[in-house]
Amino acid sequence: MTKADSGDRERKSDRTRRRILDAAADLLSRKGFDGTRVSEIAALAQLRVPAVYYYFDSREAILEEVVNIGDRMAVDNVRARLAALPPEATAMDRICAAYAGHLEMVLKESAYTAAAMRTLGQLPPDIRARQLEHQRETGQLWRDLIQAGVDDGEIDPGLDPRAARMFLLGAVNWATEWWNPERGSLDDILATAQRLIRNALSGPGAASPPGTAAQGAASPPGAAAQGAALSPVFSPPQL
Amino acid sequence: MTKADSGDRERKSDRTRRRILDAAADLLSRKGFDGTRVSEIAALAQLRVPAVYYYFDSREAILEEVVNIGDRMAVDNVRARLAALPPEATAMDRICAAYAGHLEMVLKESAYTAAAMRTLGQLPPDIRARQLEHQRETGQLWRDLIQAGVDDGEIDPGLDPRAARMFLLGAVNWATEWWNPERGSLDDILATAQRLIRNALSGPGAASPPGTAAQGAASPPGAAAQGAALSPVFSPPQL
DNA sequence: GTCTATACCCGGATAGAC
DNA sequence: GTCTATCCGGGTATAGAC
Repeated sequence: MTKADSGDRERKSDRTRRRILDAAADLLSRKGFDGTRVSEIAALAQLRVPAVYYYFDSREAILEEVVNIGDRMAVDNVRARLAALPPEATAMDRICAAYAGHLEMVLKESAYTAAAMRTLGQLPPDIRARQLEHQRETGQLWRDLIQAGVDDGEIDPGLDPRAARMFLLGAVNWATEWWNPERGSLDDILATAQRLIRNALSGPGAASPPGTAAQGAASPPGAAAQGAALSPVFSPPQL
Repeated sequence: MTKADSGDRERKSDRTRRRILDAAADLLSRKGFDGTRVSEIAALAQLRVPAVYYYFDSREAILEEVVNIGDRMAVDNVRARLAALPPEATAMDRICAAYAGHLEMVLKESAYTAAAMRTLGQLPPDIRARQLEHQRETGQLWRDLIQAGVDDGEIDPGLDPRAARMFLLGAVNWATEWWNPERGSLDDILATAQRLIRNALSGPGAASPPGTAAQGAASPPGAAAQGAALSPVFSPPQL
């Protein structure tokens, strides 16, 4: 009961810690790094401030853990969507699935990834440096995905691959600023994003390739197209 | 000499005021709304804090004026680029020129527009409300541009126009996070952005339409394509 | 583990001399 | 117009009881 149940159910202490992180993620995604107050985190987590300091050494420690979890959730969901693709998926199919997986986590109710993406440029140098360290692998994943599309001739050769990759990442990361679940379902916006991304990278003169049945049809809003209807798959943040 | 030279050269007082705004824009674009300190603004403007309060009523008043100027510079440059197009420009040409004009201001050394775009979600409710009021006209401009493309059949009917518009706006607004002038010229990145945007909106099965000579050629990095080489045109912020 | 009370510092803003 | 000096509120963090 003391050590045997480590994999069992979260102990109360862990649940409290998680409540603090959830509250911090929510605030961080809405107010930014400097705008997030420990007192607000505590209030949202139904605690007094000193209780928060029982679990974390400092305000920055809380926020750093939030962004780390947010980054991790994003890349885990990207990998899960890639793994769910059939073997005959093209390089372009994989790129679209990856962006959709990322966007899904940015827009989820769980605000960890939104918080991580929104505070990129506001992090203190030391936190930012450690984050970049962790993201090396993720950066390589994205570069490889795009490069595969280039190698297979599926990507407009007139595009600079790095710039295109970053522009599209910005497009999905910025979606928190304007997307509202009341104006359309998550699946709809994922479908639109994928169509836009496929168009953007394919370039002119690229007719619908095999494995892209949904491309030609002008699916009306309300009907989620293609791979966007995949059930959300992601790993919960590890505490 | 007291009133006759109003249009002449800025008086010293105006120049000092401008130095404060320039400093605030720079800091705001890098540190965000809550991270920008009056003491830092003062230091960057070569002043002590009380001198800053001689020109502005409050910290928020400074920052609000910065974002207003930033928004204004962006839309002014968009309009200037649209006005510079030849009469035979298509709806898609106009859309690309508009995004290029916006992106140009986001990436300019002058940090006003970058500051405005980066702090959208961090503004206090009252400032945000006034900003939205000012932006009504701008929003309509963008909607009209896209709608013209839809009406002319130049835009992929499978795309939701609003979502597409916002995704692409996000792509350009987020460019501050990753673009570095040392890795490529401004004209290059504007050219890449325009190509990506044209691809994204045109959709599959859209061969290069007339008036889009540069589309088919895979211009190597270093050679700015098409309209991107337009000399930067924008109105200076009115003080 | 969680609280009340408090030390401490920092940032916004003002008073008043020059 | 710009300064030195200072006030004040609020935010981080800790001490110590329960």
